[in-house]
Amino acid sequence: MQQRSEETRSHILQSALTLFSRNGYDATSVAEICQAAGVSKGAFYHHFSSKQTVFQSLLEGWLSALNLQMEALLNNAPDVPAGFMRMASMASPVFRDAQGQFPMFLEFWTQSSRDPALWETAIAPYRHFLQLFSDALAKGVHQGSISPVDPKLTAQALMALAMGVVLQQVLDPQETAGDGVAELGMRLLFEGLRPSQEKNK
Amino acid sequence: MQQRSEETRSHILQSALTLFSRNGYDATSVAEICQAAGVSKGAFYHHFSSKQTVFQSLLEGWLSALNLQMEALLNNAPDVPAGFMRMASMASPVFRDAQGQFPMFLEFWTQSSRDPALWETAIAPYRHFLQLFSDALAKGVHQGSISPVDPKLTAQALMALAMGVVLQQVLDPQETAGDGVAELGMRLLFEGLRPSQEKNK
DNA sequence: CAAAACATACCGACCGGTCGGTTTTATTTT
DNA sequence: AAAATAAAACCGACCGGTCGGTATGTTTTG
Repeated sequence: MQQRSEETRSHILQSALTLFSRNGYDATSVAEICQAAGVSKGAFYHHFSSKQTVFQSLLEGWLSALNLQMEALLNNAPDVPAGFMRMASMASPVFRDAQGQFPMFLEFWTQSSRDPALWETAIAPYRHFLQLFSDALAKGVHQGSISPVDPKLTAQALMALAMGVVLQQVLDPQETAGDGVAELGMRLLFEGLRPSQEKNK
Repeated sequence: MQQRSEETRSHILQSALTLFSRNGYDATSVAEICQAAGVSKGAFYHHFSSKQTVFQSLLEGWLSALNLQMEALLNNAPDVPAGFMRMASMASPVFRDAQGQFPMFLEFWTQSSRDPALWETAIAPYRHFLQLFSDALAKGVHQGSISPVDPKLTAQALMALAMGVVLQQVLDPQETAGDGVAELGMRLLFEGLRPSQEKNK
């Protein structure tokens, strides 16, 4: 039965997530993780080759889950702008969900910008999202629900808004009306992207 | 003559900035900073009470400089939207300037979200910026150059866009056309904020 | 019984910060 | 102007403690 093994592994992951989120990557020791998981150091290094590997696993899980949600959201919407607006209104539950773990992923990004190995795992999903956005925008332009803009550049602007909202939520949660900002920003952006019907300048 | 003292202090600050930017806060030891600055540990702790204090000084300098620029930019523009657009077009030189030190400030934000002392120094300027934006927007609404929106919320959206652009620049500099994104985002946002003249729905 | 899973003790490196002492600079006294 | 003194600046060895990772042994599982 390898069930026990999997449980151990997931306990480690779970504890690491909690501690990384609360105290940060560097400030969290392997020993702490083990203690919180009720597991010995031997078990830890049996399942993961290093502390960084745990970090990486956590990130991959998070990103792939997020990716699934996004893709579904964009594909099931009646039109492209509506799809993005739904994404924005998802911000609120996502924030509630992810609560304190954003600082951790911020930290991850920071580290990624310096460690090539980490960068690979971080940049791929990022570019994937960008592509996703870009494709959706291109589709919107094609369908006429969006004015003819450069999809790639516009996707970057959208992405910037999204990441900025996350950053705000991390930095100043109490002052920031997380969902409101996301929705307003999206609405404004798509107002600007609305195809001009009466006056086209 | 306290000139020598000031030189030492500035050497420490300079070296710390370089090393923090390149390797991160935690990965940079006080000994390294001292070596790079050509200064002993004693001198270091004569000028700064802790490693964190150095970090804090660096941040304060950066933020106050940024603040001055922003305020000037907003106040000297012909109208409010133009002011923000100028801010956006400043993105490019700012990025060139700040080169590799964004990761460091990202890290700073991350740490701030956990350490109350750091948080204080980080949150005050942030909220100040927010207020700056909010005031400018309110002025724009009053002058009629901006449609009647909630200035505070809109300021947050603007800020989110700005921070997001920075984040992108940190994460994926080569793929990101930094200035282009900032300008496009701003333009779209203000397109959405344009007072509707012919059709007010 | 073999292999996987797990436990424990331990190592070497490192790090932030301290401390006692020395040198440089500024001020006062002679 | 020179000597004396005080104070600021600086040095670098060192300490207590931590941490990631390993080596080796024990238990569990198939």
